[in-house]
Amino acid sequence: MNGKHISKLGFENKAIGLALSAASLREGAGAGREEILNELRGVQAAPQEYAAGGVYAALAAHLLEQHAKAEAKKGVALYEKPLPYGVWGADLIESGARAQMDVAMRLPISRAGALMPDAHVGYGLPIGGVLATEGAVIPYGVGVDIGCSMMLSVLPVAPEKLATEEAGALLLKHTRFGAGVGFDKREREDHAVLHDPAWQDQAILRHLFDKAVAQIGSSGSGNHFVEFGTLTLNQPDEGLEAGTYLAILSHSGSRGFGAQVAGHFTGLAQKLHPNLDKAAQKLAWLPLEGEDGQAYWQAMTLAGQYALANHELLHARLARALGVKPLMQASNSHNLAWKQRVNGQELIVHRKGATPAAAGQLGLIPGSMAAAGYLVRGRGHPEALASASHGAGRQLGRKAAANTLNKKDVQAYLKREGVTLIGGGIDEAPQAYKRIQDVLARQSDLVDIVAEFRPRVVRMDTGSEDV
DNA sequence: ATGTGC
Repeated sequence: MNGKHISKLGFENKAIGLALSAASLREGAGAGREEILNELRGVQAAPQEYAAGGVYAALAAHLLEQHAKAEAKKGVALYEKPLPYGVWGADLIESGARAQMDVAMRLPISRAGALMPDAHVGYGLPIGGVLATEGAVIPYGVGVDIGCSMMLSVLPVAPEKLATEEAGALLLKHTRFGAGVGFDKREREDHAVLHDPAWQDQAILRHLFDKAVAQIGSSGSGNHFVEFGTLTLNQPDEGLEAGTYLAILSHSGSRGFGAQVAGHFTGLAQKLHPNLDKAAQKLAWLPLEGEDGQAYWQAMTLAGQYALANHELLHARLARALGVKPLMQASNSHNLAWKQRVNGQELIVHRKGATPAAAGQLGLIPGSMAAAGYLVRGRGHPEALASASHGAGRQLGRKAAANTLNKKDVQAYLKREGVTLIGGGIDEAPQAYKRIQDVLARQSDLVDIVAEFRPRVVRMDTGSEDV
């Protein structure tokens, strides 16, 4: 008896090994080759009858597990019609983003959803999409930049006390931008998140730890920014008197660490669902109670904390350089999944470019590099799953922006708005974004405005082409 | 979004 005889029966890989072990036991008991092959055919035809015990139990259990997996793979059909979901600012949202949300609402795991007024097309779930699922998490429902987030520090400094040149110098000295970029060894700072025991729990986390250490406190590329500006409160709130303050606003994520976590787990999810409708391929999910789902949840949570730690170190550096302590700070993640009760049921709420906006919860909604951003307070709208937009949202894709806008127009726009820009590619031009006032007007039932932030000195990554 | 794949 050898593997050839057995693979001829249609067994594969691990099943061949298990069948050979069983066969040798049967040979030892005096059974002949044909007799054993017949028995194996029997196990193959009805493994459930052999799983309880005996020489073929391990093989039968393995075959049953394989069958179950195969059934799961075959059984993934999308609902014919999307579940209904709320759309805020439908007049501002391109059809492609609606189409992506429609697909998401046809997944068998989907239970509720909403689309925010800054929505635009993304990988899988649209940016500005909120999706509640049952018992499963979608890595691309969170996005590539796990834990991408905002932070505001309000400083005990009058805005005019910081000269534009000094603000620019501080940003150049204390921030790091660009893909792959981190801090030099002697400049690195420690943070409690780097001592989380979770780093030791998974091979991928152990592997990415050094990169996380090198990049903590940094800001990345694309639409990420750090800026000094003027925060205006029209009335006292959050322990601040009405008035104007120098403030720091930043947008950053979990850098290479989070990106690699996202790539790894969406790969596992897509492998688990090879027959998923093509339109939904990038929405492949992991059962939350499975080993991979649990591992993703742990890694995602860590990446979310790591992203906030990036902001904390950055703001601490700048405040220290100015010799002040912030009067007030606020932060929020806008690419993450949360366990949340929806209509009395605990679901997994994915926000991909959407600000958590539970009643009373503070959030930060930036405009473009040259437009105001807002400190807001959530209103806990149930049909929005307690969410709001995460910014103004693009009206031009990166390529379209690069093709239709030119440097002179962008420079004139910045000058008119009194904004000094360090770095920044043409694809991040203010004209590439929707008007933040329009976006806010479409979600006045989702958030209240607490304060307005006007950017003055902005640093972004250099991008492919400087403005 | 990330230093990388079509």
